[in-house]
Amino acid sequence: MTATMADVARLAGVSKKTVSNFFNGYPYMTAETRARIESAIETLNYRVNISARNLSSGRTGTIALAVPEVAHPYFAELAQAVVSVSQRHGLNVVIELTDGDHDRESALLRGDGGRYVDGLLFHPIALGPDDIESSTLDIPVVLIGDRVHGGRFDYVTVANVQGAAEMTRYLLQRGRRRIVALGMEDSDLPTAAALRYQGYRQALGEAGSDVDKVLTVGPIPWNRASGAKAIGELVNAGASFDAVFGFNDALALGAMNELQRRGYEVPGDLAVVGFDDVEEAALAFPPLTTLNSGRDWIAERAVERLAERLVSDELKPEVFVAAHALVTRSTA
Amino acid sequence: MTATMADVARLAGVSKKTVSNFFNGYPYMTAETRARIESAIETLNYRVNISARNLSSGRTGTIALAVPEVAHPYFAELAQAVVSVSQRHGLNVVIELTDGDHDRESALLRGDGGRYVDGLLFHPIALGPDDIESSTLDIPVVLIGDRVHGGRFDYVTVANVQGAAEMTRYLLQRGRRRIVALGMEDSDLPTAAALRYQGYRQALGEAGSDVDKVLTVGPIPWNRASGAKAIGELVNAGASFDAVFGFNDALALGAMNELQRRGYEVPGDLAVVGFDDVEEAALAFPPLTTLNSGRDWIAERAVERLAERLVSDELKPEVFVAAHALVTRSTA
DNA sequence: ATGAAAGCGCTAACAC
DNA sequence: GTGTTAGCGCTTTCAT
Repeated sequence: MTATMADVARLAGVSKKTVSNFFNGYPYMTAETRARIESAIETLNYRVNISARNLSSGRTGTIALAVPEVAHPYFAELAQAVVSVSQRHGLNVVIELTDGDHDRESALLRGDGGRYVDGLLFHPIALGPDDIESSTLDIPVVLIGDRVHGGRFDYVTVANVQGAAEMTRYLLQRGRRRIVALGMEDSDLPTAAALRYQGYRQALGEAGSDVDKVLTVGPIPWNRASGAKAIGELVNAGASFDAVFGFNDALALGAMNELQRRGYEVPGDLAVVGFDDVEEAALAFPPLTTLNSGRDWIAERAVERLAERLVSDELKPEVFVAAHALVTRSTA
Repeated sequence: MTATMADVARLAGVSKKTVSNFFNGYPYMTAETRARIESAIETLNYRVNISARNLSSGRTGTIALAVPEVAHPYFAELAQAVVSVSQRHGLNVVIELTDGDHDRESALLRGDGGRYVDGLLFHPIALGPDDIESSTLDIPVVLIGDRVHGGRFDYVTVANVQGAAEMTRYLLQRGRRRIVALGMEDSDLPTAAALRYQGYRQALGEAGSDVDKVLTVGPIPWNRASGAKAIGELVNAGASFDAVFGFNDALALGAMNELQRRGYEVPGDLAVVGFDDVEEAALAFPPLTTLNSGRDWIAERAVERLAERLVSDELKPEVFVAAHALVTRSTA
């Protein structure tokens, strides 16, 4: 019942190939032919069947973006950038939600859903390097994320250690001495939490300060609610501190919110800083000092790298590290 | 070079059909056969070619979600809910960004990209009822949004007029008399802006108050920056008011931020309320009083309705209006 | 600048 | 429970 290319060809009095040429922008065609085809398409209300094209051409024109969630501001802004760049490259993007779940992340690298995209942009958070190396997926994959990895896959990543060190140094320069590391993780795995914590320790070390374990707390997940909760508990426990370094903006914003609620002045009584520079950081009250971790560049680089891999399989794996920049606003 | 189902069948010593059965969860199969197939899949590292399945079955198992942008908290949370519900229904979601652009929204309803999804979930903001009625798309479409429309398509929508009236009444009850309508649009088109403004006027009318045009401003786009800017200009112009009703949370939050920056106390000097109840409303300082407009229900209802339409084409167009609820927090 | 024929890898209908 | 046969609607190659 739905019209096919053959129907269009018949009505226009040309061959299927010519209609196909029309849709694929093949330039050599008489205006006459073109007009007949256009009119046939119009009267039949014809649309190219992309499934047929995909089977025939061996490509889908679609990539998957796999993230833990998309409601989180960081991932929402990442997804926006990814989809937007992809559209410019003529690629569709399907969103896969992993929920940060180990099994769902593994399933992606096993290609459990079947072969339905040309490539995968993947921001894992539950998988370790070994899980990742053991992938059996046979389409191009570009990893995005906080971790520096550098195995069989391309990796587009944040300068976690340097960024966190820079932010910590900034606080130290401003005279802050007792800095809460909110979101830390003491692990050898290259997670964002561990790497940012490493940068924090490094900067303290340079300054000749010791890490006070009382001030290092690791709320999970990294959202406002857990930031608020963790800092509240720290205050309740009687900890003394003069700055809070949230390992992402949500943690920092949640903490700031809770501290204000308890009557502290920011930055008068306490400095609060974040990491990532999501949009809401600029619009908080007061506007949050944070670190731009290069999210848009990451999205663009990752899509472009994947697009290159779609075309060539000669590429050696590379690690791309985004530039970062301190964004000083009002909270420190 | 990539293995096909025929290769698997050959290696397992069964027919293609049996392998197909395996992948489609057909239950009647000896454990023996199943094991042979599994082992063949393993050794060949075989993945189902979804393009071939799609062509053959006439379905893609994918729907498109078309929104102006996905970085905006409202749409990010909507997308999260849509993708999550869709996954439960075994559907993939590709995100289409329209940027609120009239041409790009029209293109979607013309099916310009070809037939690549089974259905479309569409949140238009630039199209009028006429544009929408003139769609030539021949796949199921479910419209989402602020506007109550009710034409050839299903519509899942927010109770704009009632919600805005309820919020305005609430402010009046709390003794606020000069309420800024931030985001209003004086139009006959059923836009969110016009409908919420209509609710605002209605509540004022019930209370015997007149609308003071000075207090109705319509910043665009509906984000924090324009909310901040608009309220700043109002203050600069010397307007006197005791409450701000932001027609979405971003406007309200931006306005609150700007007012705090200028030294006003919220809610002491001024009440501020929003609309939508995005996550950040709860986490602002102070937490924003707003109206839950039923976003998650909308996502769920829309996906389910689309899923129903994928199966049956006997359905008459319906309008589904989400329940709303006042969420009283600290700002009014 | 356009046509003819083959085939992409699967599912569907029906047979056994 | 499993096999056989036909396509699904395009793109591709090669010809003209």
